[in-house]
Amino acid sequence: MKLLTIGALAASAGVHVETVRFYQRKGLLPEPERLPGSIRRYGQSDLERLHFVKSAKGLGFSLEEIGQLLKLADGAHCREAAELASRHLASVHARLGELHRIEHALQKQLEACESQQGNFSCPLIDSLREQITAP
Amino acid sequence: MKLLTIGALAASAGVHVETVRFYQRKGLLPEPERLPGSIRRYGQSDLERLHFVKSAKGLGFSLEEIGQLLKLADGAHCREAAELASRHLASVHARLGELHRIEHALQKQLEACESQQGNFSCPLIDSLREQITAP
DNA sequence: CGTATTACCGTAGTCTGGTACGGAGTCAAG
DNA sequence: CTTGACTCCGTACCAGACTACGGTAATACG
Repeated sequence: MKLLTIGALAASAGVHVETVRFYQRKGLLPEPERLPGSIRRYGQSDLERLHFVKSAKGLGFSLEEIGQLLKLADGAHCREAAELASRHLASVHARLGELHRIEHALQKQLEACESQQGNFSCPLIDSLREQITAP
Repeated sequence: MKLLTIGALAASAGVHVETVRFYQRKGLLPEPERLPGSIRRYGQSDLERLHFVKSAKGLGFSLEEIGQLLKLADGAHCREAAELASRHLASVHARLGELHRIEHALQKQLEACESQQGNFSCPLIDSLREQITAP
């Protein structure tokens, strides 16, 4: 029951046609059969797979990770999939920590700027002149 | 009082020589004068500027933003600098919100995977099949 | 059937923040 | 004065996730 053209598939998933072809080249989507001319016809399973990719992207997985998740998506590899997600969660935690550090530093400097009298110096700029902040 | 070669400058700031040249091309560092052959000589102000760039990078500013900060770094543009930092803080908040959303979603699915009996399905994979999560 | 819309394909370009390369020139020490 | 380290320069390349281009072929509409 192949019925969708690439344009219709892309539109129903909310992505661009080029993105579908890109995902195919990356191996995230299968190259669909073509009949009888040379244009691709997509079915429900392709649409679901594309939705899967979109959902996983929404959780911040890389395309590479999504490819692995798709391989584990047969229901029999829950442990492996969870381990992959767990590693991803760890990297999310790392980024959260880093962003929190940045948030606090920025807030502190911005407060200093607000409670500043006169224009003789800028606490924010001054703090950047010192090499306190870690990369 | 120009005394540092590009290698010495890079080493004292903890970056690569190529990075210094890259920053020069981007306009973050001035092209220093050269005498008498053709090799660059850097002074204290160049080193401080490079430290400034490193510190600002540590707060997550883009090189583009750092270029603007450097233009405002004369002490007389505290308000503008603070506004720039404030916009940056807003984008940090946005990323934090997004990462928290992702964190909670991942944690929820991982818990479901742990408290799962048998290998008939995977809650994590199943949730990706539904198109709930936003990009 | 004619035309307009799609689809086909490979390749190249975008953005960010660098890193690598290779051949030639320069500088400092022995 | 030679040798080796350093510097010069432009250009190319890396990752990641697309996006664009341009010419041709197939399809859909009226």
